[in-house]
This record gives sequence, C-alpha cells and structure tokens, in this order.
Amino acid sequence: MEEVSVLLPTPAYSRLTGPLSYSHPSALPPGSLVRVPLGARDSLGLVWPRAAPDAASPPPPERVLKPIAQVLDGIPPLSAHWLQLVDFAAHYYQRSVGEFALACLPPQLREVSAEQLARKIKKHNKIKDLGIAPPQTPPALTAEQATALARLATDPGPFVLHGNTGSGKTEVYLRRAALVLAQDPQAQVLMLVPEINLTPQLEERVRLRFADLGDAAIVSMHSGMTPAQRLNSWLSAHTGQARLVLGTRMAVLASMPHLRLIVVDEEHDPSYKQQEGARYSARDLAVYRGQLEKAQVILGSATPSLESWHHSRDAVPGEAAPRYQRLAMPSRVGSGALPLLRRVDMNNQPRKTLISAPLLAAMRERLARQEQVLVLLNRRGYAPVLHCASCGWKSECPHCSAYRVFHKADRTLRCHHCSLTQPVPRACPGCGNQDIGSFGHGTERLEEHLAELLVDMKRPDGTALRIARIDADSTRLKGELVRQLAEVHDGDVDVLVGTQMVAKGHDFRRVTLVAALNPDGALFSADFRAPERLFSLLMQAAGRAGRDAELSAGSPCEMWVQTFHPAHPLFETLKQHDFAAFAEQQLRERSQAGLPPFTFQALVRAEARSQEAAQDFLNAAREAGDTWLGELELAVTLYPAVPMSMQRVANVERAQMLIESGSRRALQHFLAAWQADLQHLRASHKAVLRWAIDVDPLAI
DNA sequence: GACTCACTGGTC
DNA sequence: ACCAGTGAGTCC
Repeated sequence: MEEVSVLLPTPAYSRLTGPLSYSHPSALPPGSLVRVPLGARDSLGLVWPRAAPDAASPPPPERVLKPIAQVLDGIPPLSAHWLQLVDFAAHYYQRSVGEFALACLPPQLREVSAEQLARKIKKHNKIKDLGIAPPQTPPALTAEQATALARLATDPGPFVLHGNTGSGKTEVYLRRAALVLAQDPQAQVLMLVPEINLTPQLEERVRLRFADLGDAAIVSMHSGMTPAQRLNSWLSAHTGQARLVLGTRMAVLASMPHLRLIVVDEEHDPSYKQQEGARYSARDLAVYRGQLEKAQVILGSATPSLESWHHSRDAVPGEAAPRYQRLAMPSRVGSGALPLLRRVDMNNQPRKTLISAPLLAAMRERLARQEQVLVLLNRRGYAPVLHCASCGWKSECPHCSAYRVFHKADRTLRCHHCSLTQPVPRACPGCGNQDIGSFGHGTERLEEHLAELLVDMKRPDGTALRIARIDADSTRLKGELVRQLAEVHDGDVDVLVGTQMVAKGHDFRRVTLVAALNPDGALFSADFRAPERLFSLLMQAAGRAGRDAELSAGSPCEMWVQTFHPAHPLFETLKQHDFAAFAEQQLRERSQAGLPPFTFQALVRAEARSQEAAQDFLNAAREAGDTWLGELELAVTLYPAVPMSMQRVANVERAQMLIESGSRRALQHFLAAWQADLQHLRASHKAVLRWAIDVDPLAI
C-alpha cells in the first residue's frame, strides 16, 4: 500500500490546510483526480506531490489511512505546470492550496462518480466536427499592425499592446493566434475578455476566422454557462482538443497542456480581479503563467493599467530593465478620426441641469441627420434617493449604510447593496406627508427626461424618436442585452441611454455623439484609482463613436463631457487623446504619494455585527503583526483599522486594515507568517463573522 | 466548507 | 415526545 497526498477543498481556516494522506494499492501521479472519503462523505480530491521527507512538516499521524475510493482515470492528470500555477496563486493570494485548486476545476466534477464521468467523456469524445469550412480571409494589415506582429514574432514579451479604440487590436490577436496555431499542431491559445457579455462577439469572430479548425476546436469558459457546458469546455481544453479557449477571468486557470499564447484584452479592466473568495487577478496570473509555461502574453488596451504601463516604460540606464515590452498602435483603421472632446462648463448652466443647452443642441443636430447618440449616466433607477421635505425623511436602507433607489418602472425602493425591494410608500413613513420628492437622476429618469426634450423630433417615417435604455435592470433577463444591442445596430434606436456597461466593448457604428453627463465624482475621489478608471471609461466611451468612417466623414464624431472642472488636467489629456501624458502625470503623483505601482498593498477585511468588534479584531491582528515585523525585520507598515466606505451591508458591519510595503517579497513573507495570528485571533474574537485578505486590492 | 452531534427551547 | 435551530468539533 502506498501513501498518497490528496488536496481537498478545505479552506485555510479549517485546520486542514495542507494535503491529506490516503492509501492506494499503487502510487498515483500528481495531478490525478480522485474521490476520497472525508468524514461521513466523499469529496473530489487532487493528488499532490508528496512533501520532501526532510521538510519541517508534522510527522504522519499514528493512524490507519483511509483508502482512495475512486481514481477518475478517464481524465489525464493535470500537468506539473498547472499544479505549480495553482500552488503559486494560492500562496500569493493567501488561500489554502486545496481550496484554490479545487475551485479551479469545473464544479460538476465534484458531483459525478468515476462511472458517470466515463460516460460523459465517451459522449464528449463523440463530438466530431461537422465538416470543415474555409476560414474567413483576414483583412489587410495596417502598417502599425504589421509592425506589432513583427515584434510579436521576434521578441518574447510579455507585451503591452497599447492600441487606440478602433486601431485593430483584435486583428493583431487573431493573426498572432493563427501563426502560433499553425507553427505547432498541438498549440493552444487562451484569449481573455473582461465580461461575459463580450464573449459571444469574440467567439463569433474567432469561429469565422478559424472555421477550418472545426467547431470543437473553439470553446468558451465563463460563469454564465451551465455546469454541463463548463465541464465539456474544460475537458476540451484539458485534453488539447480545444485549440482556442475564450473566456472571462476564470479561464486563466483552465488546464491547457499545450498553451502557447495568452491574450488579455482590455487588460486594465477591474473585472479581471476576482472580488470574492480567492481574490486573484487574472491579468497578473496570465503573466505568471506565460512565464511558467513559455507562452507568449499580450496585454491589450487603449488605456493600459498604470501597473502595466509602468512595467513597460522605456528602459533607463542604470535601472532594472522593464518587465514588459510596449507595442503602440495609435491610429484608427480606415479613415475614422478620433472623436473631438467637447466640455460643457456646468458652472455656467442653471443649477440642477441634467442636460445642458449646448449638449442638447448638438444631440438634436445629430438626430436630425439620423445619426445615433449615446448618453452615459452611471446610476441605475429613477432617482438615487427619495426625500420628504416636511420631516426630512430619506429612503435609507434599514440594513445598509446606503439609500434605497427609487425605481419608477415597478414603483419600488431598492437597495443596490442588499437587494431589499419594497413598494414605494404612498405617504412619508416619517410624518404621513403625501408629497415625497426625489433627489438626483438615474438612467430611468434620464430616459424619461430625454423623451420630453426630444418630443418634437420625428424619424424619417414620421414616428417618434426611439430612446432605449441599457443597464443592469433592462438586461436582467437572459438574451435581453443581445436583443437590445441588435436593435441599436439595426438603427431601430436613435438615443441610447446607459450605464458604463454599454461603454465596454460593443461597437455602435452609427453612433456619432457620446455624452458623459456627470463624471466629476471621480476627479476628487478618495480612491486614488478613480481618475485612472474615469479616463479609461471616457476613452472607451469615445471609442464607441465614429467607427463608421462614412458617417464621420461628414462632421467629426464628438465626445461630450459635462463638468464643473473643465480645465482639469484629466480632460486636457483626454482632449489630446494622450494617454501617455495622462499616465505620466498619474504615475508622478503615485510615486510622490508612495502608492502602487511603486508600493505593494494588501487589505484585511473583517465583518461583524458591530463595527467595534470588527475593528477590535483587526487592531489585535495589527498588534500581533507588529511583533512579527520586529522579529522578521521587514519593511511593512500596518495601518489602523477603519470602517469600510460601505460600512454596513445587510446588517453586517465591515472594517478594513491596510498593509503596505515597498517590497512585494517582504509583503508576501509577512502575510504568510501573519495568517496563523489571524486564525488564532478569530477564536478569541467570536463576534467576527468573516475575515479575508485581499492582496493587490483595487479599491481601498 | 460540510457534516454530525449534543443541547436548547418551543409546541402538540 | 418530537422537532427546528444553533454552536462546537471533526475531517487524512
């Protein structure tokens, strides 16, 4: 009988952090999938390399080992590279390896027995390609695309592909993928997009281009798929049948034994950072994985993250060489010009103006020419708060430190944090006053307001203008987003109102004017990343316009911004479409303030019934941590616990503590040592409901 | 985390 | 007598 180490989905705080030992008649290769008894039930497990005998691990327990119940031998073992990826990610993001590794496998694998799985695999292998179609002929390359591709062919990377919206980044990805796939008949390519919504259009484009590879060679991976679809995609990727894997952040952890190219499109997008459980960054893991598996990595964006931008800066003699190589594609494909930025100084507009007169006039002009207009407002619902003028009552959420939003469509008050939904009260709950007013504007109200402002305008067929709204509410039902986007594409919509969800990725060829109504919040935000996000959002939004060269030939496309700070440097650089200047200015500020990417951060968050209990736990952890720091002599700073900006959600108080260091290595070293303290303290701070570490947090 | 077991308290 | 609910402890 051999002793086998098996990882199980046991979280770090369960006191079963490492692999457990089981017996089996023969040795099993690491990466094998097994089912093993754990307590009263069976669980999926992953065979892990045996720890070296001299390691300072606890001696094997004096007990009879339970046998491995089943070996899922229909599935080839996960590769050593994949195990190393998962091991690295678990340690880096301070989770147990077992929890992280098992979470990377398709959930359905946990439920099926070896026999059920064998049947599934048989069925899966039966999928044969239904005829080979000719691949689509690629369009001619621009000079910039050709230069970028030449660099990709000769240099190792990782690359930051800085390409303006409309510069043809996707074409570069496709060409590079085609070459990589052609050079090696086994090679696999991974392409990541930030949102589920963007996978169908990428998949369509990839299927057309690679039609000769057959249907089964291309699979998607994202959380919107059914468990059965996810298992099938995973098996295709794992067995090498899938040559191209497209997906959201989770796909970076797909098993791909012959991975040769990883593309991270819109690499700056915050969605690449997982926001619960193991808070990994798919972009950062892509870079690590590329290095590990000798796969080329391309990080593409019109507005790269300041981290990636900094890592791809020009080499300075005497300094360490930059980690990434930068490729620039500043021009748009075809004759479409970059949109002009128009600023409306809201200081000169009447108070509480939602749509200023100059913007309205410009919109009407466009609409009169049957061009489309896109209006962005980053607030769902009708009004963000209801309010009673006579007693001062406001629509606070009873469970959260937030106001409930008035949704007029179904006359509800909804909390966007805990989802509490109630009918709008007929009279003020405070004083019975019948006359409740509302503050502020959401997309619903904007839609209504625009309909009033444009009521006199007609379409060529004499019918009223069509105004559509796309936000999380209007697209809740499956397929709604696709349907609504199709309406816009077909020209059935004249004015499109939406939250930032419409600014991402979708091409609106006939949109010639984009307006951001109220972007000022991000200019002076406490979040040091807010300007970066705003610049990126406005740049992307502007990129929605003017893709159609014929339309914009008449008069140039415009991006309108209503602001109380028209002279703000962010808008100045945006006007010039000068991301580099914006980035340099931001990086200078970050460097002076000692912020990322010049320092490294982690957060510990704690949740408890009372704010005091949450903070007590964190401050006790801080004290314990400070002793460690003395012993380890690490340059790491622990800041006092503070309430989170959303302090209370669903009646749970939340607090957080910032940890900072100039050295990633020191931060990692400290966090690993500190974990045990946090686990111990948890036992004596019973009021704490949950705690978690977030490494490289995006929002502080 | 998922599970069991022991213990509580409320109810018919 | 019989359960739901809950907290503590275990899982190779």
